[in-house]
Amino acid sequence: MSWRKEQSRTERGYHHGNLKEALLQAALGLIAEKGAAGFTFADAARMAGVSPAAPYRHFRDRDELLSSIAQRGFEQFESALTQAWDDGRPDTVTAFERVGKAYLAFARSEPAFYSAMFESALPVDVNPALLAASERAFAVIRAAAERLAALAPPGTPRPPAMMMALHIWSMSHGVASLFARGDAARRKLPMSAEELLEAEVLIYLRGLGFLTDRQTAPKDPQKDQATQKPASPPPIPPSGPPSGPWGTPK
Amino acid sequence: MSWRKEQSRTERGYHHGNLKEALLQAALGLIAEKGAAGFTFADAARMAGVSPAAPYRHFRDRDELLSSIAQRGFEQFESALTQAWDDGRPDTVTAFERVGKAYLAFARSEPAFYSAMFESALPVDVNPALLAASERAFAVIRAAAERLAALAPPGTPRPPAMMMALHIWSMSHGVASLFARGDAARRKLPMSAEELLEAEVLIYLRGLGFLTDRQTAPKDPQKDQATQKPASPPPIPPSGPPSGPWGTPK
DNA sequence: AACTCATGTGAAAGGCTTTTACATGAGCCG
DNA sequence: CGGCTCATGTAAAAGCCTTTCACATGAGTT
Repeated sequence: MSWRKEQSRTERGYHHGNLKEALLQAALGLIAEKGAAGFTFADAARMAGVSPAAPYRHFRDRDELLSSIAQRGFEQFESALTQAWDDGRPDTVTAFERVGKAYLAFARSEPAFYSAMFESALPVDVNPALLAASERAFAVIRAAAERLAALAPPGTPRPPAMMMALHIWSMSHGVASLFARGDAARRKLPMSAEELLEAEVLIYLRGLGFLTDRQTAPKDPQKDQATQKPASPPPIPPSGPPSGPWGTPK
Repeated sequence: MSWRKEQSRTERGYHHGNLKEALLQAALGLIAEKGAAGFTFADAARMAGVSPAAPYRHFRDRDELLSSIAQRGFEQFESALTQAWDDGRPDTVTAFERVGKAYLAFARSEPAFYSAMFESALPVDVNPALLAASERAFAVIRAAAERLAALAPPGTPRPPAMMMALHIWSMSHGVASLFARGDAARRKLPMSAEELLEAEVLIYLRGLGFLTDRQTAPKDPQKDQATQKPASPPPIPPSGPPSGPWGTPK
């Protein structure tokens, strides 16, 4: 795993050999521990076993290191979202919800990346590569929304995919920021952040006219786009006893 | 407005007279300028015209000052939300949406407070007063959700008010964080953050079965709870030519 | 084997935070 | 009024961080 962590100078020689990568890894660990704000350039250097000035050979300054991490984070984020979307399988709605969950999962499993990406107050516009990486990640949500929008019930005004994508993004980000991170998570909730987000997305999709009541019919055999019943039957209320997005009352 | 800003030592005497308040104001300005992370204890002292050690007579450390600001922010936030809610006038849904907008408006008009409240990574649990203040602010949303939930169409499972409140909070926070703050706002959007949030909330409410199509009938005369048509007519699609939450196509 | 240039080091300047001993003067008490 | 006392400021110092600059090393090339 850890490549040559914490070697003393003597057993390493004058040149580190892979300092840039070592610094990135060290910083990642430090950010996970103390947050993007608490992370220190000097600390990262110490952890890599080099002098405090060494990092300047690889990063213009502290912000550039942070920026690199954020960029790498967006790349992994994009990858995670792409995998979750899985090109809309087994059906568009299911896959779409999975993307929302992936957002949350990323925030939880990669707190350091998430922190660098969204909580480090990095000026987006100064780093084109960073901006591009973040846009590629968003494009995944955007593409998914596009597919979903195309399935809007006929007769309904078709919602703009961009808008849907922004909505899903904001919901996911809001839940992640408020309820799934660090001590913010200490706010006692009646439900998990995951459940909260899932319900939110389901209600939202229902508001757009998408049929989202398939929860009652688990594992439908037909794994096709056709899983979306094409059109009209009354989407809301879900009718019958409670089985809405907020689950059955216990 | 500014109480005794920037007085030199000679014209002020040895004692400042109102240093605590002066420091809070100075910090507020600095945070607005450079963000919660960039704000410096020493800077605030300088701005108030005192030595770098003086602030320690009023705040245990930098974090306590930040914490005080966050607390004060939550108080003003609560006040803003309460005012927006206006006890549900003229009707519950309208007032509810207004709360969402107030959230956004606060994020925009009080960036320093917002920053201290949500972006400063303050450990919530160590400061009971801060926690309480934030909970009082959330209680406003919660109460509004309570009233709204009570209006759920009969025959539908009534959504838990707490869940609705958390959903609205997360949407507002998500939009505010991503699109209405600092350089995050530089992402070019097809619509304003306000429009985005309004549409999001409307779609969400529709997903819960609330009738939110009164946009087409501006300024209904009856300013009563009864403004909510009580029950059944098909909530979605809005029927007729487009006038959904995403506006009429231009 | 000699050279060169990327990569590290040491030292130093300049800030910030926080602590400690000391200074000031506002308010109170007789 | 004269003194006392204590909250409120100051100065100085220690420790840490960032960033720069001149100099050292040694890996790779010729």
